[in-house]
Amino acid sequence: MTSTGNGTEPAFSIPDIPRHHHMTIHEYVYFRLRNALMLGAVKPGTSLKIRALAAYMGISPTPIREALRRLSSENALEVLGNRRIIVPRITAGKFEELVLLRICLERLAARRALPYVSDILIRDMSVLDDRMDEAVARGQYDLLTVLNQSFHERLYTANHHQAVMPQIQSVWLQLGPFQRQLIRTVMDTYQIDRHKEILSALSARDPQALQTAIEADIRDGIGQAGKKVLADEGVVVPCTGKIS
Amino acid sequence: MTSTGNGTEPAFSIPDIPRHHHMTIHEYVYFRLRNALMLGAVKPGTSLKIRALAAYMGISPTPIREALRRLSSENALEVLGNRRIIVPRITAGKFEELVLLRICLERLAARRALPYVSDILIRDMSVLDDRMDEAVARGQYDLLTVLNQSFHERLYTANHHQAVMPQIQSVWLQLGPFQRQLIRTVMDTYQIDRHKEILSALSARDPQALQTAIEADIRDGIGQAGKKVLADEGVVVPCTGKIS
DNA sequence: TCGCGTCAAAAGATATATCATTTGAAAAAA
DNA sequence: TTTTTTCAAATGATATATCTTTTGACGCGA
Repeated sequence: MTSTGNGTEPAFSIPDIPRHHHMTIHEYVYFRLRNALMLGAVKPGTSLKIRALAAYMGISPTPIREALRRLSSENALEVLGNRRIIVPRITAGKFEELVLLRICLERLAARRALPYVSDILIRDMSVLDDRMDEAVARGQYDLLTVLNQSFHERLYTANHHQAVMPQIQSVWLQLGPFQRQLIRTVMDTYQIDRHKEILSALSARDPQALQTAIEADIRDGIGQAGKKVLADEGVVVPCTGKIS
Repeated sequence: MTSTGNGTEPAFSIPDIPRHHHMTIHEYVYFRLRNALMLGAVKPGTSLKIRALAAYMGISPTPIREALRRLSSENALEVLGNRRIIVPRITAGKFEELVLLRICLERLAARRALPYVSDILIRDMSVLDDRMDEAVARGQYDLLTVLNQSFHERLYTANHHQAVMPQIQSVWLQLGPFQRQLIRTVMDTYQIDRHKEILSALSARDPQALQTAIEADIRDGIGQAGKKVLADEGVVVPCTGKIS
């Protein structure tokens, strides 16, 4: 029996991830929760209890707390006034801000990466793009999300001096809870074509075209569909409202 | 005697801050360390030992660890491969990236805040600006830094939907270790005039002028002087180099 | 019925104990 | 002398125990 006897099983499931041997438990928990949030596997508003998670994962509360703190610092989780930690609910206004933030940051990252772009890098990105096509064909939504992020990250990290990537990751994380809902809307429409545009701009080493393509990719992707989903779900909670 | 008998007194001093009663110990430690980093009170490369800090502050290691983790997540501290935590050293390349990041983020924040700007807000900012003049006159460097950040933050947070502020704070933190060195160079030259330009643009509700003024403020401030200081100190460590 | 105070359970925060890894110096070997 | 090995101390990581705050149900009185 794995039950600890208190009968408080969590009302959620958090996809497991492979644990590399050099990882500390805290890191494992961090990446596991991060992955779940990024893929939108945990519903906004869900309360994350330290003891419950510890029991759920079969470890002590300490590493759980550290992982939660870390994610809170990245604004991937929200700490309420009563010290409870929840998966953030989002407002339409905040969503728009996050999309603009993505555009702002990723345009910069792309622009600064361009001088470091090599043909090999472009080829790698093409491969990722092809794998995305496969993922679409097979309906592997989560894989598609991961590949899409890899595609972008590969570009931005070409610049080894860059300090933007962590910030971008933070924004991705904050948009994560909507990923799963959005990806279905987006899938068979834009995304892919925009990636072709990005690759063209890279080949041409054209900064302006690159930034335009990045922005279009973001707008057409999560931007457009985001508004739709948010409207559908009536997520227009006032910012200052107390989150029960 | 406050000595714990092991004789390992930390090789640094961390300015104390007032502790509000509703603060948890972990929060207190977090804000205290954050403040120290922001003001450049801890030298880059300094190793932060959990037990040493705990003894230094007279508390248990647990809240220290959490605060360190949190700061690491915000890239305000660096976790080495051997699990040691240090105040990051910076490279000239990374410094430049951070300045560009500041410009990118703060231009966006200012632009998005403008529609929410009221006359009262402008007056508040003017007051802060005046207090900066006083701080300059009295040579209160740290206060000047704090006031300068308040000045900017007051503007950016006028937009209650904004999601940028945490990101900006993170960049400020990463630039923090240089604050103390830079502020002296900057003090009696640009900064103040640029603030007047910002206030003018706000009064005129002119988005373009505002963004230009913000960018100029950043460039003239930490940007210019930054290059100088970094060059003086010969901080041109290769990015991939092992630290310590 | 509707607050309102009481109190025990739940959940977070902190301290302490213990385990695991890393470091660095001393001893052994080349 | 130089390199390698060994091992204890230092330090980080995790588990456990204990303290504090918050929650929510229950009973009481208006």
